[in-house]
Amino acid sequence: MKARKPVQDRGIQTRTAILDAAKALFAEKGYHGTNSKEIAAKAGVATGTFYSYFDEKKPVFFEVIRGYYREISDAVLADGALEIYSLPIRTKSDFRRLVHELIRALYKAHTISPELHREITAMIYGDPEVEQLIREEENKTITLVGALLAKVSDRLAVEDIGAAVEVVVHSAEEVIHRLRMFEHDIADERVLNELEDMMYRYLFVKG
Amino acid sequence: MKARKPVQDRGIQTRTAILDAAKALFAEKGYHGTNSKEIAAKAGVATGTFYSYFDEKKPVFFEVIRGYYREISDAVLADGALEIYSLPIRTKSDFRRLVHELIRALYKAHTISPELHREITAMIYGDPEVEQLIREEENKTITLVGALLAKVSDRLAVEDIGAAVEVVVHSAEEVIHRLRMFEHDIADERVLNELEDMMYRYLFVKG
Amino acid sequence: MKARKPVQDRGIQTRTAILDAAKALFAEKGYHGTNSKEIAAKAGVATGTFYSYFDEKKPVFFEVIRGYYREISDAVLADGALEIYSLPIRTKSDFRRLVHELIRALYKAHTISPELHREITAMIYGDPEVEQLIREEENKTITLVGALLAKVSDRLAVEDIGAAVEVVVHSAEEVIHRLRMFEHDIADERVLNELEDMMYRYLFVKG
Amino acid sequence: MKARKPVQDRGIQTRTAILDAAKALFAEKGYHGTNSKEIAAKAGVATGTFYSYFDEKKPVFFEVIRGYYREISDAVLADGALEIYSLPIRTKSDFRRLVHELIRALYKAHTISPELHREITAMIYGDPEVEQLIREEENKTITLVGALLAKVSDRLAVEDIGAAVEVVVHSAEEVIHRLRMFEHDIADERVLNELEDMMYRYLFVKG
DNA sequence: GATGAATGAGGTTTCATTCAT
DNA sequence: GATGAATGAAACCTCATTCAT
Repeated sequence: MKARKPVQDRGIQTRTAILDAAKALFAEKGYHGTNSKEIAAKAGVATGTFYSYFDEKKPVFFEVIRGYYREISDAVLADGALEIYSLPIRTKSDFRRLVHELIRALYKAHTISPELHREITAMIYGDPEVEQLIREEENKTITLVGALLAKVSDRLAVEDIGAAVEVVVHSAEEVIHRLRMFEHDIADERVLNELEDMMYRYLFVKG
Repeated sequence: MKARKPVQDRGIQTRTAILDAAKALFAEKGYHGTNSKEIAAKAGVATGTFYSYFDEKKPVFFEVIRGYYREISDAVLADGALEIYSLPIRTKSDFRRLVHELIRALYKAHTISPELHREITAMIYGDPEVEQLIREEENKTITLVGALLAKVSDRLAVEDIGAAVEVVVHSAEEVIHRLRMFEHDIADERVLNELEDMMYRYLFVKG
Repeated sequence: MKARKPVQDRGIQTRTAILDAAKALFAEKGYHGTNSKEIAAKAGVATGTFYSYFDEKKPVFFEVIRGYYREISDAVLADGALEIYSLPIRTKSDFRRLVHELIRALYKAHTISPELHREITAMIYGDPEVEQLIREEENKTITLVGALLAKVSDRLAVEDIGAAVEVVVHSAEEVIHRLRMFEHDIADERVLNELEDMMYRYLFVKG
Repeated sequence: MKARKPVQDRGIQTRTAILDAAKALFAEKGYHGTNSKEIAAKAGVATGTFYSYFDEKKPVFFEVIRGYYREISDAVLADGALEIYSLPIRTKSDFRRLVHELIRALYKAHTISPELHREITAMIYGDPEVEQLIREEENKTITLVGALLAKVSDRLAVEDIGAAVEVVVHSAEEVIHRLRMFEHDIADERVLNELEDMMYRYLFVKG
């Protein structure tokens, strides 16, 4: 049976309920640790209902992934980054602020669900479709940051902007994710400061 | 029945065969995608034999993890890093070389099995024991790099060495891992160069 | 996944079918000789269905035990014992009749399934929960017989009624169970007569 | 490979060690709960050695059963019963003493291993060979007690001695076994006294 | 003869998915 | 459309027994 596309309000609510339940369970117990019956139960619907909204478990995960990246992206942009992006950047301290704000925004955005984040990145392999999907989402970030750097390219200390974006984005993502995800002795603030220093010097200080 | 500790030669060989098979399969198909029967088959033994050497699938994974980190560590050290570590570092170009060599050594070490690496890091969650184990292994790296930086602390541009080590290690690991792991348009060399620049400027160029 | 509590009619029927099948198989081949797949097959359901109604094999056995004792108890009571219990007992031959009727009722009740009976008593050990459950059911009998004897305590030849009940109940149970259970040369009637004599003299004839 | 019949001392010791280990484990964990590897381990030999002394697990159990009945029988006879059996029995109190001594001897004998006893009786079904073996051993008791009663037949209150023996032996066995086997509130002594009363009145007091 | 490693059939259990109501 | 019961393939694991050394 093909998955239903709900048009009525009730149907849309059910679909959302399933996605929310799935999101929570994936975050808590992982994709493999969660089964469709549980998702249905948590969503307050029958197993069969689950399958009338989704063909399989996987597409549910896809949607959750998409939703997650949308949330992160919205959060970063909403959090002043967009504003910065549109303001003129001239002075040295403007650059510093740019880096600072972006890192803080990303850090803030990662409150959303570090558990889900790890589950998503963990699943990047194992299924080519999942990889494809995640790469696409990541590329949006890469493109965004690339555009941002392009805007200030005359002041950049780096030459290979394409490669630089990769380095910068994945480094920042990883360091911040780990702060959110794990217990650690060093205060987050200290690590964020160092990360900021690293980014700033790399991008704007000629060595 | 408790896992067997082989005493005869044959037993030791079998145990190794099982671990090798498991390692290959985990790398290829992931932990969840691999089952004990397959491992046994690939190792050329019966299912029961698998279970007389290991209580469950998990401890096999543990051993594989340990072995992997040992390999990586051996490779990095063997690959000149150790040598650098023991040589005097004075001039600007010495620092540059230090960073360069370490990054290249790490890159080289990641040939070993990027697939296994991702599977290991993916499994860092879901099982507290796995997390514990991996954290321990990671800490060895952190400590090593920390010691290295301490040696040149008077020339370091960073102040908070503890936080800096975290930032540096995880950034480098992540960027390199991605190079090994994914298809991408940008040549590895370009990314490695940028990574090197970033590290160098951060650590040794006051901004 | 937790055992299902059926709500629909169909589910209740399935549950009953599983219990019936299990009961028959436990009686025929013993608890250890019966496996879940067989139970499911005999009940006409898939293996998975079995496990959606019961978490394990053991709880099925529990239910079968409970059902068995209920049947026995119902049979004994229905079979005139209850009536006797409520009638006045005065003369010597009343006492004789009391003993006679109870023993015959018990004998009759043991038609139900001597095989299951032995399997149940055999399983009294090995699992504390099973023991607990069986002891509880046995105590109901002890209590019932104790009450019966208490009613005629002034005519009883025994003094320690508490101990007497234990002796009487377990002796009768065992002798009758063996009649039902095993091939033997001596006719059941002869053994029952002797059992009756033993009980009667013990309880009502001062020696 | 056919089971070995050891002739040398060492072989006999090994065989005994295996049987002792098996006996202890069967008593502790039941026949089904014990596996050959464990038996071998507890006996301090290799698995293979176990199988060079016994073809299968079952014959080990057979031997254990035989040994157990021999022990019980020896204990009862050694414990004065034999003496009574050979002494003249005339007076009322002689009969009383006869019953008393036999019951106490049986009670004493059941110290040996109530756990093994239950495991043996539990296994009476499930395997025809086991049943056969146990019945034979039980019949020895029946015959012995039958002979005893025959000796005093002129003073017996029962007429059907054959049936009486069955009733008496199984009742006593069961009641005593339960005393040994289970926790209970009533003191053993009280139950034994009642059992004695029951037996005495039944056998020697005309009602 | 003893050792302990190896076997593999068979049991238990799980869960994504389908289907009858 | 919704429900929850049913499916069965496939995973996990055990252990009586055989076999190579």
